[in-house]
Amino acid sequence: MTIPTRGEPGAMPTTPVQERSTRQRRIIRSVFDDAERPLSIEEVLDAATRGRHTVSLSTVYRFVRALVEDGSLSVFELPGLGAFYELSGKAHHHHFSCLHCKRVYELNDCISVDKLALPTDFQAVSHDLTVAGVCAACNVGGTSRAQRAP
Amino acid sequence: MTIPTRGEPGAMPTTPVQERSTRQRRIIRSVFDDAERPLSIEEVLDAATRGRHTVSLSTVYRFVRALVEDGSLSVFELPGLGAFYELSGKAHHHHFSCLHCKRVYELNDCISVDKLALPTDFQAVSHDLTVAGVCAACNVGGTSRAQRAP
DNA sequence: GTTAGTGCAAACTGTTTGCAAGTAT
DNA sequence: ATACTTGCAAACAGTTTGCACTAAC
Repeated sequence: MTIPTRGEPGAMPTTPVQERSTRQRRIIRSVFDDAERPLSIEEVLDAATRGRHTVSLSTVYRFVRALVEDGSLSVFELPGLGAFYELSGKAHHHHFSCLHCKRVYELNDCISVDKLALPTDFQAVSHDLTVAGVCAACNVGGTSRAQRAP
Repeated sequence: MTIPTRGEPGAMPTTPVQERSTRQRRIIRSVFDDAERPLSIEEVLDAATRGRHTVSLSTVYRFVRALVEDGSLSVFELPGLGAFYELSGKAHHHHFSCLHCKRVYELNDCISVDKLALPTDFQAVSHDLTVAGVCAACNVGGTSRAQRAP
């Protein structure tokens, strides 16, 4: 007899792994569903624990990692700012990082990097572009006008 | 009386800071002079301690940081690979990161990012582009031919 | 009732720092 | 002789993990 398992076909009959729906997981998922920009772990934790909810830091780390591993989320890292997470499945895009509030935004345009001259024998697999600057919120009314705190 | 100091003009008379030439510093400087690509702290340490020399990790961190602060070196960070350092003063360029050996190379071309559509009210200050792939050394003779270890 | 998920604290990794001993000037 | 540098070990920040307890199913 063959019991279907997720993972490799023909694997030994095992109890199928079941993913449970807990309060914490529902919250974390909804944080990403509601987010309109990539989030750092800190931002996820902040959003998740807004209200009277309580979610531990390790749970955020663990579940976000699980979501990355199952493909629901994509990660990228920014210099000095650590990792950011966003829902997968979007068109290829790049990011804008605000030097003032440290928030990160999506850029819809993908520059064509194919044009970049690569040394012979170098094989490009992917490219990553980040523009840094001042975001709309922080840019209001001049150069030194502080908006929402980071 | 006014004793010239480095730093802000008109500063209080202080003993001018003198930078000493030690064996360790000479070695670290020469590592960068000889390097033909950006180096991580580990790579600097490895190169510096090749031969019978001895340089401690903290000295590498400390002196490399000093060189960055005085402008001799530039830093940039790559996702998952940490910080890389290279001599300053080169034309604007980007980097290529080998997925196999983890080494980083300079790319001479600078893509024009001016063309990238930025949302109104976003001010671009700088941009950073990294291409990832397989470098010439690791690309020799096919896809899975291992070259020098990372 | 089982077993996956959570929270806490301890472990880890990469980097920085305090301080006593070493060394360039 | 002076005070900048070094090396070691302890301190740190960010992330991961072991384990007993809690809660889905």
